[in-house]
Amino acid sequence: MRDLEASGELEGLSKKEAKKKASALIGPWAQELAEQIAASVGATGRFARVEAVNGYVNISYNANAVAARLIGEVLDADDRYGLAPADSRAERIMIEHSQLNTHKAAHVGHLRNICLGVAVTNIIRGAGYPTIAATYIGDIGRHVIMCLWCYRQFHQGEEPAGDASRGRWLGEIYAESAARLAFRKDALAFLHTVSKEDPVFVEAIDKMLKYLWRTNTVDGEDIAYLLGRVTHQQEIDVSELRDENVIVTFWPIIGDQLRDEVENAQPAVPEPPADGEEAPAPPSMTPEERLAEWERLNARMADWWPRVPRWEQEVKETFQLWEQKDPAFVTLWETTRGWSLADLRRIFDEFGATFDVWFSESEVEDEGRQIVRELLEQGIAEISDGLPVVKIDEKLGLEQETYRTMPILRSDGTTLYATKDLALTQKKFVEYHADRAIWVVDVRQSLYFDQISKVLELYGFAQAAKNLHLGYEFVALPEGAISSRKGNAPMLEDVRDAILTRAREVIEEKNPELSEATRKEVAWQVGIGALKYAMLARDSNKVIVFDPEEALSFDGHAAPYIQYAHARACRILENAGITDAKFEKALSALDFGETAAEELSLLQSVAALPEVVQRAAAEYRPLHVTNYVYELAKTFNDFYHACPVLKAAEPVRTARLALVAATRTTLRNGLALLGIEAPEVM
RNA sequence: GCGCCUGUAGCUCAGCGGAUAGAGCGCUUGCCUCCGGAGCAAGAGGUCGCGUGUUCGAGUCACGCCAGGCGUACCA
Repeated sequence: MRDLEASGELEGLSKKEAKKKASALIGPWAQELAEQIAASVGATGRFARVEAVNGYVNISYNANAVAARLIGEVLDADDRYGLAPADSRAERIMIEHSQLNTHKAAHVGHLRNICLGVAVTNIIRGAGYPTIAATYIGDIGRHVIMCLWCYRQFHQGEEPAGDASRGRWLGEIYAESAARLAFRKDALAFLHTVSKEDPVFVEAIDKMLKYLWRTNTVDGEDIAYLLGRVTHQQEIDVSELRDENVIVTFWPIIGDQLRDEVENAQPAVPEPPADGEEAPAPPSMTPEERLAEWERLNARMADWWPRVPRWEQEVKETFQLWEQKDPAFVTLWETTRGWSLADLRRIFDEFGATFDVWFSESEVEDEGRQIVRELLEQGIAEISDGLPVVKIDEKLGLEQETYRTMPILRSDGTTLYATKDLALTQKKFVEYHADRAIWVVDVRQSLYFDQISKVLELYGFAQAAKNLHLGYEFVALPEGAISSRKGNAPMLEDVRDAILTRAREVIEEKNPELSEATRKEVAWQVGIGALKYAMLARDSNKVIVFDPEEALSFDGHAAPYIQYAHARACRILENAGITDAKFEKALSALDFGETAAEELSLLQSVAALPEVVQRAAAEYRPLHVTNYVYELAKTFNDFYHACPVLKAAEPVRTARLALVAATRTTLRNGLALLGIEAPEVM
């Protein structure tokens, strides 16, 4: 580069251009040098091939010797190929994932957690670490209390008979309780949105309210307040109203106006924003959607609105029943908990999640309170604004806000998630002797887990410094984020059913001669496999946009592509009437003749699995395995099309068969790490 | 304010400091007398958000911007 500068070749060029020019000038020179090296290395005759390409020297080994050793190793290790010897590492790792709730339905978001947790556990275990797989069931907390309040108040004794459907039914009760309790908030949020986004509405409401005020049907001050809020596009605070139920009177007026807007729809012509003004955000709802949402709320308005405060009170009272361990209530909790647990066991079973330990929130409440007491006694925690907190930054002497302050118990003495997690993590260290605790939990809780770890460090657990929060981003839908308020989250069981149905259709179309039993099994393997792969083939810090359409497609970069390659390999071996044992004596004399590029690529790909497993474990990233297994399938397909196996002449035929057998094993093992099955036919 | 994450082809995403930045979907066109076409081959499609550095070499590392998302004391 300096010589070039001195030569004046680069004069008058920008730095970037100069670099480009320089590399263009250096390129041919580097290639010439590479050719000289290749010639002298090639002359030694120790390598199969030596080439100079773009200034690089590529050296190919003698394939037969390397291939025989590799294939022998794969077939010998069989389902352990790619894995390190069990427990060959010292560090004992506890992985907590699939923290599902009882009394609440699981949705696609939870699926990502299950898939990631299962895969990470397999991979870490496969890399040789002793592991403990744990789940932590949310069997108590506000959601449970809400569900049971709603059950006792509105649905006692209505539960369907039979274990299978009770858990799901309970989930629906929870959803109803959430809708009831959030009713006022939802209605007001809707009104706020409309007043923000619809100037026509604001103007019309202004007139109507003035009319209402003149007719004296409702309190004038409340009218004035509502008017002010709507016209200024501000949120309504119920506590500012003299009569809270004025909203019920007000609601039909809103509907009249929204209906009018739909019926006399004017094509909306957005005004070009004046200079210096920002263009207004497009409305979140069409007039028809607004009306539909109004009607949904209207159907409940007269009944629900006045009762919400009473319900909130009832929920608090229900919480007290739990805190006081009211015998009848505890019995109800145990019974309903059992319904949900039956569901959870089935879900775990279907998605291949097995656990060495089941933790539940209810079992660590008391220990949590104990830790809070000790933290207070030791001066690590203090009472601030009436509740125990740990001012972590202050305790660590940090100038900059980093871990902030963590509340560790509610002011009314009930436990927080943090109360329980402190106890649970201590348990992992003390009772299970974990050297490292990993949480697979969504990324929004990363500060929270840092806080838990730091508090435990302050409390005296040095291991906590090695804790790891394996965060992952959310699953969103094509139309936007999953919102529990909107209730638009596809339920786990519905997603599963949809993909199984689709898998059935595809199998019946592609391979109708399979027996009914096989079709059923393969539909399961392919459908669930596709679902899992979709959850794992994206890096954890990326939002997965779950498009049901796309998830139901089994083409391209997806599990069925890989499974198909595996089925092809199986079929070749089957047609050849070959079993692994038959290769034993052939291996020493493996002869590919003149190895094709596709054979070399495939050998190289097969050889890479052990390294991939180690890397995926070190980085806690199943993505490396998904990428690998896809590449392997692709490389195998290249080989499949370029190199006939059964029709090849000996000794090449045997050599290629051995390579196919090794590939099949490697594909199967790679998929197994992801928790995906490899069907022999599909 | 502070912190974390994201920005690569029309879309969804890969990319272990190294060669001409790769897949899938979608689009165009070929390939079943040949081990299963859930496949293969070819084509079109890129200022790797912007800038400045470090380096023989930067999509990758550092710093600074811009844009979006998330978190930030009694939710889980």
